[in-house]
Amino acid sequence: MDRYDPKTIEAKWQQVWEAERTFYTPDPAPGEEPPNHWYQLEMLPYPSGTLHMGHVLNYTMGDVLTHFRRRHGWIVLRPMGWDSFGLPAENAAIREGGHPREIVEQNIVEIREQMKRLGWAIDWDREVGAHDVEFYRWTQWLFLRFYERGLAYRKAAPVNWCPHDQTVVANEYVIDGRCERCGTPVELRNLEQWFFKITAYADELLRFDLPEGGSWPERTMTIQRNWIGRSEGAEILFRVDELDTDISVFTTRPDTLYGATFFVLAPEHPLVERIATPEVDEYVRATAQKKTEERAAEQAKTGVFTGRYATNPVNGAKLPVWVADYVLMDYGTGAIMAVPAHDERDGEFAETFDLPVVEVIAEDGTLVNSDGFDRMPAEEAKQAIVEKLHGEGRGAPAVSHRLRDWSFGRQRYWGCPIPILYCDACGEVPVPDEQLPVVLPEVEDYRPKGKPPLATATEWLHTTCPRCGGPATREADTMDTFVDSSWYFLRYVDPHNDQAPFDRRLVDYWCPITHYIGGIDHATGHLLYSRFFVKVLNELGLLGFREPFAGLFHQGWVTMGGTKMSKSKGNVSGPDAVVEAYGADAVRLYILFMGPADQDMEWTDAGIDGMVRFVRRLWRIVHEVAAAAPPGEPGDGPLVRKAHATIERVTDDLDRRMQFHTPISAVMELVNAIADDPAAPGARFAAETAVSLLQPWSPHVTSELWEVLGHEDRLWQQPWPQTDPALLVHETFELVVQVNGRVRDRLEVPAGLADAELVERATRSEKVQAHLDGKEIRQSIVVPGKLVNLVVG
RNA sequence: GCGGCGGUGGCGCAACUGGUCGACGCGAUGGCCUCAAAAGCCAUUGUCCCUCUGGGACGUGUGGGUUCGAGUCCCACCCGCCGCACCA
Repeated sequence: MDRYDPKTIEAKWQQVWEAERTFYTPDPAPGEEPPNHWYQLEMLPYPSGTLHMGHVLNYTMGDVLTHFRRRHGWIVLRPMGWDSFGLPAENAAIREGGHPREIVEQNIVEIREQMKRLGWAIDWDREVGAHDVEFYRWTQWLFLRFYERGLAYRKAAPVNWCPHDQTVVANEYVIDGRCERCGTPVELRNLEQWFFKITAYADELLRFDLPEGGSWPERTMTIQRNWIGRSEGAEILFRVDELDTDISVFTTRPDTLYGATFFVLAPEHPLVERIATPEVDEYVRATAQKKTEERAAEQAKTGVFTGRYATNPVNGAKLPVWVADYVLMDYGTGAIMAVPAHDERDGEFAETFDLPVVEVIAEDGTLVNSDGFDRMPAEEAKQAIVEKLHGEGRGAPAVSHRLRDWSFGRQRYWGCPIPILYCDACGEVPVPDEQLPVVLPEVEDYRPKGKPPLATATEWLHTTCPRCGGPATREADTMDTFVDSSWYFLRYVDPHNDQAPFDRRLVDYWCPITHYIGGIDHATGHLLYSRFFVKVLNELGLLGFREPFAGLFHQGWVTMGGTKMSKSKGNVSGPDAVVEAYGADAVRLYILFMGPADQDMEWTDAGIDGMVRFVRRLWRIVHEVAAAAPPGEPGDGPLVRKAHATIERVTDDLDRRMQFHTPISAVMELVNAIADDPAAPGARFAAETAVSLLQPWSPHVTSELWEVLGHEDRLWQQPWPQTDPALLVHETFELVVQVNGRVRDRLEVPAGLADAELVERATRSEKVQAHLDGKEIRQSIVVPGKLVNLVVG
C-alpha cells in the first residue's frame, strides 16, 4: 500500500478530468432537449483579490451538489466567471498601484489556478468576465433596449454621494448611512443621474412566482418585501393660495385628516425654493450639510415656520407650513399633513414647537371632531373621506413604495461605458447598435476626482452625432457593476454568441437557474436587480420566463476574529497554504464539516488535522478491505445493513435538508464500523459505499480508492448508491424501557411483536422490577419499534 | 422600536414529525508501538454522589406550564447576532 499522498493523486485526477473534459457540458441540439437538466450557480467572485475560505465554502457546496446531481443522471451546467468591473477592483488597483485591468486579470489567472487545485467541477469553456469587451458590448446592447422603453433615463434627483469613492451609490448599497464599499458616511446631493425604472415593477417584484419546484428562504422574500415597502393610502391635495399652487401629500391615514393641525415640507422639496425667507434658507443650508447618518441619528425634532398656510381640503382649516428634516424627500411626496394626536413624530414636533393637537380618533376606534364622520369606525372612514375628496377633485386612493429607482451611473473609470451621446442639435442620442461596443478608453489618470475620469479622454469623448453628423460628446459616467451581474448568468448559457447577448432557445432550456448559492447581503441588491432585469428581458421577448432563480440558498459567513472575511477588512485566510499542506480533499471536507452551511462559522485550522486523519484512515482501511475482504455478493450482514442506512442518511441530508456536514459524520461512522473487521463479509460492499458516497465531497481520493477496490470504470460516472428497503428493516431492535418517563433498561427484542408482548417483556426485566417496587402499573405507553413507558403511581 | 435567527460538554456541533441528549470530530488524560520521533493503535473523557465487575441523582440560557414523556410545544423573561428603522 502506498502512503496517502494528496499532491500526487489530486494532480493525477485533475489531469484526467481536464483530458476527458469531464465537467464540460455541451448544449443540447435543437429539438433534442433532455428534460432532466440542472443549472447550478454560485455568485461569481470579484477578482479584486484571490480566494479566501468564504469562497472555498461557497464553491465547494456548489461542487457537492453538482456531483450529486450528475450521479443522479441530471445534465448539470456549472459555469464560472468574474465580476471584474466596479469599485472593488478599482479600489484594489488604487491601493496596490497599477491599472485595474492588470490587477483584475492577474487575479483571475491566480483564482483560476486556485479553483483548479481545489478540483471544482467547472465548465471553463463558458467563462465570462464583466470587463471583457465581448461581454460588456452586450451589457450596452441591453441598456439600449431598456432605454428605448423608457426604463433607463436621466433626471436630477437627490442621490447618495460617497465623498471617499467620489461617486453616486445606490440606495441598496448604503448601509446605516454609510457607503457599503468604504464605510464613509454618504451625503445627499441633488444631481443629474442615470436611473433604471425598477419602481415600475414594484408590485410585481413583491410577488414571487417561482418556477415549479423552486423555493426561496422566507426571510429573503421578507427582506425584499420590506425593502419594496408597499403601503396603501391616499394622495390628497392641499391648496397654498399665497403660492397659487396645490401640494400633494401621501398618507396612509386619511381617517385622521380632521386632526391635521400643521403641514410639513422636506427641506429638499422643490416648493421650498419659492418660499425663500432668510430663516428657511438658513435651515435648508444647514440640513444639506448634514450627512445622511447624522440626520438619521438625530433625536430632537428641528424645523422652521415658512409664514405660509396650506388649506385642509376637508374643512378649510389654514395649516401653518413648516420645513423640517424629519420629513424625507425620497418617500411619498416629500410633504405631509401633520396629525400630532395620532402620529408619534408629528406629536413630538408639535410639542417642541408648541403647535395645537386635535384628537380625532376616540379610544373605541371611531371618529370624533370630524364633521359628518363622527362615530364612524376608522377603517370605514378611510374610504369615506377619500371618496368625498375624490368627488371634489382633491384626493384619490394611492399606493406608495419605499423602493426608489435604481441609480446606476458611476463617476468612476472602471465600468461599462454608457452608450449615450450628447449632441448640441439633437440632444441625448443613443449609440446605434451597429456602433457597439463603446470601448472603455485608456486614460492617463483613472482615479476618482468627483468628475468622471472618462471626461479626460478627450479623443474618445468627442465624436460625431449619428443622427445629424454634427459634433457630439459621449456620456462619461460608467455603469454600476450590478448591471453586469444582473444578467451574467444568462451569458454563461451562450458565452461566445457574437450576434446577440444569448440565444433564446438555450436560455429557455437552461434557465431559470435551478439552484443559486450566495450571500444574503445581496438580498435587496443583486437578487432584486436580477429579478427586475429578467422581467424586462421577458417583456422584450428575449427569454421566456420571469424569475431568474428557482432555488436559492444563503451560505453563512466564514469569519475570522468574529467578522466576515473580506479583503477590505484585512482578515483574510486563503486556501493555498492549507491545500498545499493537507490536500484539496481534506480542505473541502473540513470546510463543510465545520458546521451547518447556512450558519456563520469562525475559521480556524485547528481541527483540520482530524480531517486529514480521517482521509488517511479511509485510505488505509480501503486498502485493507481490498486485500482481505472477499469479493462477490455482499449478503445481508450488519455491515451491509449499516451501509444501506448510511446511503439513506447521506442522500436525505443532502437532498432534502441541504446539510453538508452530517453526511460526513454518517460516512465516518460507517468507516469506523468497517475498521472493526476489514475482512468481514460485506466489508467490501461497505467500503465501496463509503467511497462512493463521499465522492462529491472529496472527488480525488475517492476516485483513486475506487480503482483500488478493483473498478476500472469512473467513480464520477457511477449512479448514486440506492438503498434496498429490505435491508433498512432490522430483524431486532433495542427496546427502551422507561418507568415514569425515565430510562431503566434496554432490551434487544425481535421486530414485529405485539404491543402487549412488548409490555410483558418490559415488565419482566429485573432492572425494571426494581423500579416498579411492587406498585401497580396504571398505564403503559408503547411506541412501536422504539420504547415502552410504564406509568406507576 | 419592528421583524428574523440563535443559546446543548473544555471547543465545533448532532438529536429531522414530542419518544434513548451529547452522534461525528477537535482538544485533553492514561497506555501500547519506537533507541527516539513522526505516523498509527487501544482506553477514558457532561457534572456530582455511592456500599464502585455495578448503581443513583442532576443536566440542553432563566422561571413557569402542557404531556405518560419536553432540547423539541405554549407563556413570560435574559443574553447574543442579523435585517429594517423619523417610510407619514
